[in-house]
Amino acid sequence: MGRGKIEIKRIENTTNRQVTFSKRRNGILKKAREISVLCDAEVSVVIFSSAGKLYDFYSPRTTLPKILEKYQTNSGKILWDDKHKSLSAEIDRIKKENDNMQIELRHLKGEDLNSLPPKELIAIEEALTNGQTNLRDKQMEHWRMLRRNAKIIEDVNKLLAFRLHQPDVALNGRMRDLELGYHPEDFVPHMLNFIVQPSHPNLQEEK
Amino acid sequence: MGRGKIEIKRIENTTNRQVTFSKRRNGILKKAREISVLCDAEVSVVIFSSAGKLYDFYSPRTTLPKILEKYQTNSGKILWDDKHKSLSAEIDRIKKENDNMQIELRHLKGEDLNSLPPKELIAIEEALTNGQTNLRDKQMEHWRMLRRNAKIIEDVNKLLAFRLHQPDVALNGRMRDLELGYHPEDFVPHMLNFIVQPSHPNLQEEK
DNA sequence: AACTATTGATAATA
DNA sequence: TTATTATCAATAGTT
Repeated sequence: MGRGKIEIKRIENTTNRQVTFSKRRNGILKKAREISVLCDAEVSVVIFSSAGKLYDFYSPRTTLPKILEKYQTNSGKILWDDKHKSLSAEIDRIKKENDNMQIELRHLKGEDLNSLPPKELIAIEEALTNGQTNLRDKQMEHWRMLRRNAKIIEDVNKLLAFRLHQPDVALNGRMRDLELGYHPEDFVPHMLNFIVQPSHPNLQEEK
Repeated sequence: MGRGKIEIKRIENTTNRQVTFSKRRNGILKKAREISVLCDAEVSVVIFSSAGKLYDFYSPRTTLPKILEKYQTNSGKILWDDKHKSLSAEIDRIKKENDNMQIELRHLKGEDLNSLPPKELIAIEEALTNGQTNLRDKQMEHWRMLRRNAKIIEDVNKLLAFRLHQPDVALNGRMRDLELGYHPEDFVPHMLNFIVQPSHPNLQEEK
């Protein structure tokens, strides 16, 4: 259908090829639209030019995912499955990990112990004892810190009282001793901040 | 292009519609093949008849998943994403759950306690104490069971010794007292099974 | 991007 | 469905 028939093989002349592509692409898309209207068919056409540019047509109420879905059920072929599969595999893996932790947690809380052999019970007991040991160490540390901060606050207050009469650089040095990273407000809410921030707003950065 | 032009709208006559579908479908698939060869284009055509039958064409080395992939990168649109998205969401959810359990576990084991406020420490301590209480209950139960079984075995042995002289139905009744669901072999490996199984192979079902 | 001679597709028909 | 064929539509080569 043109001035002379052509062989169906790659058009070597680049310009010709591009022109022909443009013409025929429009033709196909038009025909796709026509058959979808005339014959009530569901149609999807996707064309990439050799340069990689995309042209497509979908009949109304059709999307590529829908076509895919339908294609899959119709053809029985499995598509886009690699990613899907790997995701599913990851879910399985994580779920398993999850279950194991769930069990371990319950055991440590003293639940679901009935089915365990005595050997396991002993292991759990050891874990609990270890946990308590570590915890108590940490709590002791907290207490030491608390007492230290209380002491420092006391000193600061004394110095502040004293300061009413004579300014003193010793105050600054003492202030820096406070371990601010330790969140003393848990024990002495806001009181300390109230004292230090107005005169030393950048002290926080030295933690 | 036929004996009279037609309007592009649904063909109401079913037979005509089917015939036209058949002809035009072939036409489109042929043209799809032609443009892919002539112009070195990547083409995918999927057509479902109104009856739901599938017809398709893919240019060589093209598959629907590949077209999809390419379509996605080219159009920026996100496809096949409903399933993918829900899977990803589930992964995120499970991972979060996982992380939380991980943290709880570490805390119960006395690790990573530094950043916790004292209130949390107390909660953990309570959990550990609870766990130990439950565990000790369970272990006590084990011990009671063990001693009971030991006692029963002793009785059985006495009866067996006695049986050499006179058969006795009391043996059966005593045997049923054994709590086999408890896996006594952890304490008295195989010995008990060796005694009971030959003469009462279905005793297991009474647990 | 237009034009147009030709080929190709297909609607009506059998 | 398949085949035929009169027509219309698409397009190859040209401007």
